[in-house]
Amino acid sequence: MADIRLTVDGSPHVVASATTVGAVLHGLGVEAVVARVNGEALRDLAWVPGDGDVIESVPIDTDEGRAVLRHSTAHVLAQAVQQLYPDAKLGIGPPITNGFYYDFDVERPFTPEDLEQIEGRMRKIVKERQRFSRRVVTDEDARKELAEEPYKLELIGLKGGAADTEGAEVEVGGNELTIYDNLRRGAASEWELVWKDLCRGPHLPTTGKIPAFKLMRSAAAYWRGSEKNQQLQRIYGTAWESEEALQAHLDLLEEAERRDHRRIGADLDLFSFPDEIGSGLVVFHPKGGVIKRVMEDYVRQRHIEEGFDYVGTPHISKQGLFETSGHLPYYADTMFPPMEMEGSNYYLKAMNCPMHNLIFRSRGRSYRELPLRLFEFGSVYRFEKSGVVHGLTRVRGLTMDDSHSYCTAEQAPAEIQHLLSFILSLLKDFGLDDFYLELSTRDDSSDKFIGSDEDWETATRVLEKAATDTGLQLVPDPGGAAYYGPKISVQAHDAIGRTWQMSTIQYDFNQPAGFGLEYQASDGSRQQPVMIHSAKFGSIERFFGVLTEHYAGAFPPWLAPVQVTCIPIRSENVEYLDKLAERLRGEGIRVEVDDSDDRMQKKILRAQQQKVPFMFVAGPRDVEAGAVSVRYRNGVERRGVPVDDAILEVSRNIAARLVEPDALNPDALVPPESATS
RNA sequence: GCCCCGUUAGCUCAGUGGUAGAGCACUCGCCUUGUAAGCGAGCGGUCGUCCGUUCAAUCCGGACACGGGGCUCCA
Repeated sequence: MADIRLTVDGSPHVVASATTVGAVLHGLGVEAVVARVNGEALRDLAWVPGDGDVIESVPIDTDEGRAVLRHSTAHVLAQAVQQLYPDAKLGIGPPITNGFYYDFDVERPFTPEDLEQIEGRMRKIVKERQRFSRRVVTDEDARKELAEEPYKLELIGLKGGAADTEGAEVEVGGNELTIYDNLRRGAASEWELVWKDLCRGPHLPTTGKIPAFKLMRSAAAYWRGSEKNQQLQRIYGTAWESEEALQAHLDLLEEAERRDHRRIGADLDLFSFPDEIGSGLVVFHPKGGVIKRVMEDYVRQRHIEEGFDYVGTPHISKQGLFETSGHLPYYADTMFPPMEMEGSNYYLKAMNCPMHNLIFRSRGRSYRELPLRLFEFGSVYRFEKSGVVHGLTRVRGLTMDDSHSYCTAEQAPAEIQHLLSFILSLLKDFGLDDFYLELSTRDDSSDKFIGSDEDWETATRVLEKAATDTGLQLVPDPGGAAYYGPKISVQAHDAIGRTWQMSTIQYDFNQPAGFGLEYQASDGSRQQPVMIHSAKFGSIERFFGVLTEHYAGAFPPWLAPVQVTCIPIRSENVEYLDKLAERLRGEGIRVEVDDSDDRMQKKILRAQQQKVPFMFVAGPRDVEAGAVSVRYRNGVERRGVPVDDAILEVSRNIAARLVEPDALNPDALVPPESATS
């Protein structure tokens, strides 16, 4: 048998022809689940390379390796479901971030008990070490073999044109149609066919190569992602390269749950959603109110420093305004229905820009005023569908830190750069420093977008350039633009790696035209400005929720509702702490004295649970010495700290906007102006 | 909007076709405490709302409200 030459992970090798890539890698002691061939498609290990092929091993603990593992596990899931529910029809079963799913058309939804049973059956299939065996079929044969699978038949018809269906490419995405057979070693040691699925592959060599998996939940999902289609029952699962990796993932989910802003909001008495008010409508309690006010005060201050004028507008408006702005035809469905009053229809506003446009238009404008920057906390109301409302991150009443910059087209690039760097510095001040940008553009095939191609092109280029200049990662988001123009959004990673859309910058040439906005140029002519929408937090509510989860409720001292809790050891020490608290208040520090009858240990517990950054504990010895014992919420404590030093330390922490109270290096802190004496 | 699940004291949750319980919180009393829960007593619920079935409904059925997990959507 002739030999062939291969390049394996960068090194040349000679092997016998007809050797599988799995055998080649095994011979070299390389662990892999699939192989990339000639820099292109991933292949099963059973694939046989030809002379001159370049092979890269794909280990299981890589993104691609896990995707193969998860897709293979999805097949095991589907086989288990069809064994237990022979009438179940198959939808699709792709890998997703951190896991996989498979959709089924079944008589009744799966219960948690069903999932346990299915998972048990899956473990049996894994134990059987079934082979995944690839087989190329013609369309005609595939139709014959899958005659009982209506959804698969539909996919065969879509082959090549299924790109619009997320997940479907793993079934029929290749150039040729393939079926993967699951083969089990029978009693007489021969391989017998136990299950098969239309699939592009690749797969693990056998089900026995699945190290760790777990079914997570079931839910309904529309076939091919359209709410016009039938709903299928989807089972979500996750699979990992080891039990340890699976456990780490489950731990992360538990941590996310522990950080859930809805739970923390209740535990720390920050906000609630009273049924009596309605779904998606938040009330902030006093402690949440402190955080919200500090956030707003800071952002307002920064806007003023950056040249914005603070304005105010009402919550409702006559219908005509939203016709002029162009919003109504597109977004009537997501606005609260109109109120009829004295012959006019009034709408709760769902956006602030039309009102700012009226401020711009309220008198003649000169080019000398541009860029004219208007800013406010504008409360808007959006009738989000009942199923999408979620805590603070998706609400029906929200307040945007909304700004609009009116400028000449020539000024726009500089203005956008200015806004972008402003946004990034602001986010960093709030402790978010891990983000990337997204550029949302128009979808040419949709009629949702208005304006000329040239204007869109210009606007998109300007945004793209500003985004690229930051050096941050830029991810395209085709079709995600607003109807009036493209946008950049800032996606921030929180403390456990989830991403959230926060700030946005949108370039708008349509509304200035709709409102007939104009300014007088230096040559005396009337010109139309462009407007740039931007929101730094996005919405105060969502930003509040994200911050809460980012810090798991342990807000930095400058944001913490209570910055210092004073804890007396004996009741006669209360007076001493009351006086100390007065001094702290005089320094603008938010302080409470816990004068309840509880033991001091219990008071410490309570302050810890409330994530208060500083505790000042004082007993007879401290009173004697004019000192306190300073305890930080990380458990570190220093005893016998002179009162003046303790106060100074707290005010320095606040002024420096430190994330965690820094006990040990107070000298390293930037002293605030008030503390220089 | 669609599918599934849930709703019992302020919170977390038991429980039953014959109108209910625990822990924490809260109130009061005792204790005077040195770095993550001292002891005791008490208060507190038309069992989400409405309509049905039943001699009798917190429990069974339906509708609605609110919440949760997804889908779809997100100016």
